[in-house]
Amino acid sequence: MDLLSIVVDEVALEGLDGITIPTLWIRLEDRQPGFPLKLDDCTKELIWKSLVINSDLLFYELPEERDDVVLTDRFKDIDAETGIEVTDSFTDTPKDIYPIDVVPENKDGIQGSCAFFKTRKDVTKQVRSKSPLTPLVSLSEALERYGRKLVVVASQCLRYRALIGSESDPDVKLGSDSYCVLERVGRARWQGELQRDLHGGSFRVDARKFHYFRKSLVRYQLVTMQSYVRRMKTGQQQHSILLLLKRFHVNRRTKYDILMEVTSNFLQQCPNQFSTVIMLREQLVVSIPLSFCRPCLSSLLLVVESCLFFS
DNA sequence: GCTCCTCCTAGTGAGCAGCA
DNA sequence: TGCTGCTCACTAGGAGGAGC
Repeated sequence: MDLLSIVVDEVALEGLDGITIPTLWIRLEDRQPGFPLKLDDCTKELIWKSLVINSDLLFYELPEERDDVVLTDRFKDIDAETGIEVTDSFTDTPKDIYPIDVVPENKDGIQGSCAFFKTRKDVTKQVRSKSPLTPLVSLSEALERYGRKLVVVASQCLRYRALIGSESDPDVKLGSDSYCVLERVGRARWQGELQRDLHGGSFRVDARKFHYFRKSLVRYQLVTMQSYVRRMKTGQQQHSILLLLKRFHVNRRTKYDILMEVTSNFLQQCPNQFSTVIMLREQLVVSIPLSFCRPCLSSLLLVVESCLFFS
């Protein structure tokens, strides 16, 4: 992906809400793999010019300034031995600068979530001349005039393509709610979104209803799912599903993978790979960290017992 | 300290209603 | 009649308390 395509990709991934210029710099600095240029004033001006002359991008002025995006790394607090997130940092959830407000179906085929869809003002004509496409304001002038009210929004086609990837069928039709889920997952990039956070937080819908929203995304293989366990401040474990765009999918070991690995390693060391359930239970209790709960071990033993029985 | 039971949360398959 | 949108009943897993 070339330099300017990377910038457009970041704009498109931010969804129908669009991206403010300061947030764009944050996204580019955090991009994986890294943005190839140092983001100095010269580079920023170059990027601004490329955005302005791109006819697939539009510029809007929001009725109020939007805070910068705050990036978090949900995987930094994952216990490597258990695969469980062991932080309490998520109890102080940062303010959601992209509240869910699903845009209803419309004749223009615009899909996504945008709280200011009807109230934001199209200022593209103030930013660039129509023919030829040239900037009417420099980056510093734009920031001075609009500040954090200015957002860049990619066309529906660009946004959809950024979400579904190059190999998926662009003719796939998603419902408004399902599209917003996909948009939200895409905005999370490599971090992904927890299903529990989406239905309980952003979307405020019943888990059963959210399952229906997700159904079409799974059917068309637009998202991947991984088991995810988080230990809350209270010590309670919260099980959920981590949703990622296919392009951002990374294989991570779940706690069940780790349990099975320990079991497998133990059986490999036994004569004829055979062990009694009692011995296996004793071994697991010794090998597995305390942060695993007993019922979890019991579940695993049930699986192993079944395997031994049927073999 | 262990087991059993109950309650709660999260997720899913089946089936129903409405509509083209 | 088949598809879509939605709800309901159910399962799974974990926490916590009671009883031994």
